[in-house]
Amino acid sequence: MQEKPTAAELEVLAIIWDLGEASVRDVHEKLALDKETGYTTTLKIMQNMYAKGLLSRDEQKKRHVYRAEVSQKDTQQSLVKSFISKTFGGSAKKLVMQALGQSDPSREEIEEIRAFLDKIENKRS
Amino acid sequence: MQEKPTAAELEVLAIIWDLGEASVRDVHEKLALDKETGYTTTLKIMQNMYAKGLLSRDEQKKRHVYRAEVSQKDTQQSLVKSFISKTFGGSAKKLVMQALGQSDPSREEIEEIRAFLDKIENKRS
DNA sequence: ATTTTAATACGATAAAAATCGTATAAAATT
DNA sequence: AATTTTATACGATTTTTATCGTATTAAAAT
Repeated sequence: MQEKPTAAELEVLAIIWDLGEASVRDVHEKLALDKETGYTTTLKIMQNMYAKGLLSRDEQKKRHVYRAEVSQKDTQQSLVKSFISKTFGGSAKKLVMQALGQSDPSREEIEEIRAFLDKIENKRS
Repeated sequence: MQEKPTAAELEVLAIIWDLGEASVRDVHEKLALDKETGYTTTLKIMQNMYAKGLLSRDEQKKRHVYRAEVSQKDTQQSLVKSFISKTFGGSAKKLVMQALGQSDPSREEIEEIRAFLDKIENKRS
């Protein structure tokens, strides 16, 4: 099974999922918008991720190009699962209600969620 | 603002929220049901939590009695907020749908969530 | 009173995660 | 061709978190 990304690794993944592929420089520039951090720190994190198999890379050029080896969907799924278990004693419903209660969703979003609930319910019967 | 609990600290909090108050021994025995760990490790974690203000304690007796200084609600709220931001780019809706999609909620749970959505929507108008 | 048991205190160590300095190499510029 | 710029490699260090051994102290049992 795939290694669980750390917080710093998840930031990198988010950027690469967005860009599709990226050099260390690309990722570092995005990161640096949000926080003070050194280039070699980003490099090291991405090298670690490569070693773990979270990223692959093309070494043809000097400037290596990285891609995600784990999908956003799968990663979110595994993170949500562990989060529900650690923070809500395993109850997805509690997480959902807490998230809805604190996030002030728009009418449109509420509609989408209702539709999604319908879909789940129908799929079962 | 309150310090964010680590993973190990959250396990301790979960037990204390459940029991209301607890000695190190109490907590350790519960923890030991789930994993191999030494008593002094649990002790140290709880001492750290006391130092951080996550727990208070009554030192009257030799066996100190600890209580949570942070509520489950507030803690969950802050953890959910940061989780949404780190894992779902800030979209609560995405988290909610991912959680619902992967957790196979019962008909009753779906009903509860629908009711909750109604409540949110009405409160606004 | 003495011994045994059950606590906490303290501090060292280990493990995991994050940061970054320096060396080196390739590529681009002059 | 020499210089400057832009990369990665490597390894050291720092920081955070987790683990636990030993000393000490208080309470309970004998």
